[in-house]
Amino acid sequence: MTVTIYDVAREANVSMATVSRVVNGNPNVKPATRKKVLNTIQQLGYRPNAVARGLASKKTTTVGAIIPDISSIFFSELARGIEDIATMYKYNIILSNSDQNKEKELHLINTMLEKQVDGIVYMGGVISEDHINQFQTASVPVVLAATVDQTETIPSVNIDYEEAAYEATNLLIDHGHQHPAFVTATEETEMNNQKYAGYLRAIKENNNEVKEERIIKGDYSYDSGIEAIEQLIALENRPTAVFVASDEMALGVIHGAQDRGLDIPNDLEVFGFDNTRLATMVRPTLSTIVQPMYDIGAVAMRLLTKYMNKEEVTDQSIILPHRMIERNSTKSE
Amino acid sequence: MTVTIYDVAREANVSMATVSRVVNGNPNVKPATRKKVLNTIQQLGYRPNAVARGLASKKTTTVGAIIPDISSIFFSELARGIEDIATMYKYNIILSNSDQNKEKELHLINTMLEKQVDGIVYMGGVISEDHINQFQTASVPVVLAATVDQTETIPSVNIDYEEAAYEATNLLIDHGHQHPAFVTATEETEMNNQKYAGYLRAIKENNNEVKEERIIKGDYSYDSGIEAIEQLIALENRPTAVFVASDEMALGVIHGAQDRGLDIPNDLEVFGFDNTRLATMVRPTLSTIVQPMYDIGAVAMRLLTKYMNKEEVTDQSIILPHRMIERNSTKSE
DNA sequence: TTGAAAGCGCTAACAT
DNA sequence: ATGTTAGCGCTTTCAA
Repeated sequence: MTVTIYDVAREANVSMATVSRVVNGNPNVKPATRKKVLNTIQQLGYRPNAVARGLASKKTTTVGAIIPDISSIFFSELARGIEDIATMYKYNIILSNSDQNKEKELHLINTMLEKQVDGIVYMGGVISEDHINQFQTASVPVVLAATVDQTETIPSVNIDYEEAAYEATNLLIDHGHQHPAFVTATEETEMNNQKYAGYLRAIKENNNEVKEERIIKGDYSYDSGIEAIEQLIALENRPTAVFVASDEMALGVIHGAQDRGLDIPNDLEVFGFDNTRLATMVRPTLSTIVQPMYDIGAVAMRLLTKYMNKEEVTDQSIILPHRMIERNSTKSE
Repeated sequence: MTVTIYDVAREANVSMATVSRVVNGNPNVKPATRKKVLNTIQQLGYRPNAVARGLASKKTTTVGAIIPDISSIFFSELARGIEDIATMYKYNIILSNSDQNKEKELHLINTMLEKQVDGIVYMGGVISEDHINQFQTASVPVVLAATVDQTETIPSVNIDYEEAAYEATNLLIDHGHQHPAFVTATEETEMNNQKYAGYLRAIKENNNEVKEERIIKGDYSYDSGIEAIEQLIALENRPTAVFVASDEMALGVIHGAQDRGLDIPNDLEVFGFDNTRLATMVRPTLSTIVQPMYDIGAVAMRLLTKYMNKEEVTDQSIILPHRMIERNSTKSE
């Protein structure tokens, strides 16, 4: 039924080894025989079986990617970066959603190891001891993308979230807002902690006592941005600037404020985080922190290839540069 | 180094066959031995090798998903539907981006077949003869998702794009606009053709001569929406309503119009297509055609499982229902 | 209920 | 430059 390397060998009057050599581009084949083999491969419509190859060679040229939610505009951009570099290095991606659910995450890691992936790019929230243990049992390299592991055990690619949040908050303070509000998320990930820490640092450096009521926790969704700004507006002393931990929530904040009759940025300045495509798809356009999602994915995958090839790696915790981009949701000087 | 089924068998004093049976949940194992085996699996930290299993059983429990661009808000939603159902049926997904590039598409199909996927969910634009041939050489089932094959050779899941476009155009006509404009895309996919046909049908039924200058072709991007509306506004006789073939372009149209001082919907009514999350993330919120992306992905994957299990399939071309949702970018009665 | 053994299709020494 | 052969780790008859 299906054509195997054996069939090709027989038809071409060579050994399996020779066929294998031409299929794998091994130079130790006489051009004439190579041609002959190539021909009969063509004729028989032979298609190498990657599973058999994987078993024999102990390499599958596929890597696992565990992602919270591929339908998120943030993660899908990351995934694209991963995939492009994977393709460049001839790897395929097994992609699975974890919904940041610990059980699922652990289970997925296991499944991917069963499938003998050559490496894993992991995106998630909390990196627990269990995760690290699971990673250790893997005989393959793992790289975290946009995911911070406070123990620094696992190689990772991130930006400096603390510093970025600090800068954004400071910009708002510089615009004359004594104590900008902060809309963040409930999940206690290290990334969120860092953003929070950066915000706090800026507030405190400004000699402010931290007003807890100006810190609202959402869930990174647009709707939770709307809810957050409504709570903020309801405050006795409503803030005149908000730093929001994601662009999607920031759009919610902007629209929620506009729906209540506020003018952005005159009544309320809004600063986002991520610079997803959403940031320019809103009026006024959103000032935000540029987090290079695509690059994080790409660099993470590139790093993984180095580990998979057992290349020397100088820096296992890569921090990519971020920057602020001021658009129209904040005032210009 | 790595623990194999053989090691487990030896330690547990049973045969490999028995270990295989308990791993695969075969009931023909005495509870006592099952327990014994399970214990030593635990002890040794045995992890079944899915590649070996795949070679022996000729099933990999992984399916291929070929997608134009995972970072698109439209396709990533589809992908999530596919993945969720795949997980439900214990399949993993190999996900690859094609960028609608024919070479890449054909190459990806081949790669996935080499990897011995049990089936393929395909999303793309033009389904050429080459595609169909390629699919035929596959010994595994293929299902198209949000992708129409005019020859109806390959099973598929879609909505009725022609009818949907017709309805949307008609709504605009009913609102008193003699000849709404149409912003579509240049690529000549069957899906686009259907949308175009629906638009034309509505225009013609309204006894209009088709004004070509009111049909603008973009590339489904936000920016091309902006460009499109600028062209339309520049027209001598500018249209007062636009039907746009995707939500993302529709946002561009809305913002482009607003930037030119037009009021939506009073000066210009805008109707979108897809009902991506973007539709509610804009002011005014976007009236649009509800295309159930997630469901299309989910149903496509479900259909694929039926083929993979060799179940009876009654309907190989599934048309899911669509509907219109009127929000604030069009006038209410 | 359990075991023995023959593959699955390929790679990778090793030999020639 | 080419061939031989022993696995890779598992499933699956077939026997017992």
